[in-house]
Amino acid sequence: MNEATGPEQAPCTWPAERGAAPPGGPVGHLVTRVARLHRTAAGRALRESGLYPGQEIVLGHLWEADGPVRQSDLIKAVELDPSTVTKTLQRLEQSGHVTRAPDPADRRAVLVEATELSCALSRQVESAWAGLEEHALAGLTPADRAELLRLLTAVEANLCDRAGGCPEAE
Amino acid sequence: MNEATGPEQAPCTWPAERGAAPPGGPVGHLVTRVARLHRTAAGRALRESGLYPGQEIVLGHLWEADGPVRQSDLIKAVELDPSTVTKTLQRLEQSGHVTRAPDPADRRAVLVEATELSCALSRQVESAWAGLEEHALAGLTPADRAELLRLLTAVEANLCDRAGGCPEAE
DNA sequence: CCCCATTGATTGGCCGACCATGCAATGCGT
DNA sequence: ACGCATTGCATGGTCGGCCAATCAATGGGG
Repeated sequence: MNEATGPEQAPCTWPAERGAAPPGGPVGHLVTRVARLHRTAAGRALRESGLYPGQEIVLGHLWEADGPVRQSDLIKAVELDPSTVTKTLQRLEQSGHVTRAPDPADRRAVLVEATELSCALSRQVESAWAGLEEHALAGLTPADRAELLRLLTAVEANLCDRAGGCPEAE
Repeated sequence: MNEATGPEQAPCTWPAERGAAPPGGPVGHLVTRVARLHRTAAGRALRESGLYPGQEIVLGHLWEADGPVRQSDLIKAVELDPSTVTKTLQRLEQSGHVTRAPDPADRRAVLVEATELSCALSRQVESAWAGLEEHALAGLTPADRAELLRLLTAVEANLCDRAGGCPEAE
């Protein structure tokens, strides 16, 4: 077998100075965890509409800008990796929620548009989303919610400039 | 009105009563976005240690409970899907960060242990995490951070009881 | 006019997460 | 002692994300 370095155990033998800090920075894990829970909950809610979590964001943008949208604009709007958007759109097209056509004015561009089928879902999705939001924020006062928004926005901004690939438009 | 897969037609023709609410509830998307940014940043930070985001959480638990851990306990601790943990551990084992052995006391159980290789990484990972945490929370006062923690915890609790699969002791 | 950098999008590969399913070992109840 | 529910993990499949590399079209500079 592998005796790697030690016969058995004697794992880490910590500096032993710690003990208070649980596992890693709390906020990082927490936000990850909350996001996961939220996504799962969204998945359940969207399931009844035949959608998967992640697709609502794309569809949401298409619903808003009601009309054909250049895929590149969509990518900038949702701030996701281009390949992610491509795949999502392929799925959405396959499930009939979206149509895609080449842009006659620029043959490498693709124009995306929400179908009526997806529009029928829009109210359902919206209400599901609102319900989820309400549930997630239950028990929080309006002031709490504003605070949460403010703090998360601040964190977002902080993380953004590290990644360097954020809106940071104007 | 149902030309379904019609030519190009008018897309959604919203009730037009909206207009203020951007796309969906703000907090949901925000938290998703923050989590994504955080994960990406963590990925960059961990890359230098040869780890992928998600693995640090598992390793963190193994480092803490220094010694063999039953996989089922690990699963409860990280609160992830068993299959996710299995796959993560397989990767970690393959990369030499973890060893797995059947539990002699219960032959269906698996005992997991961090290797010394991973221990060498622990400080690196820890400091990377701390740095990331600090960066994410830059500009926030201690009071802000406490608030953020409190609010996120509340949201977590709210989402938990919807999913129904949370700790919620009994 | 032609070459080349830029932009737009796709492909392939990888990992993390979930669900549903399957299977082996355990342990409880009768 | 036997049978059956439970527990513990693994597999297969799907989706969402990222990165790296690729191809097609555009457009600017020489």
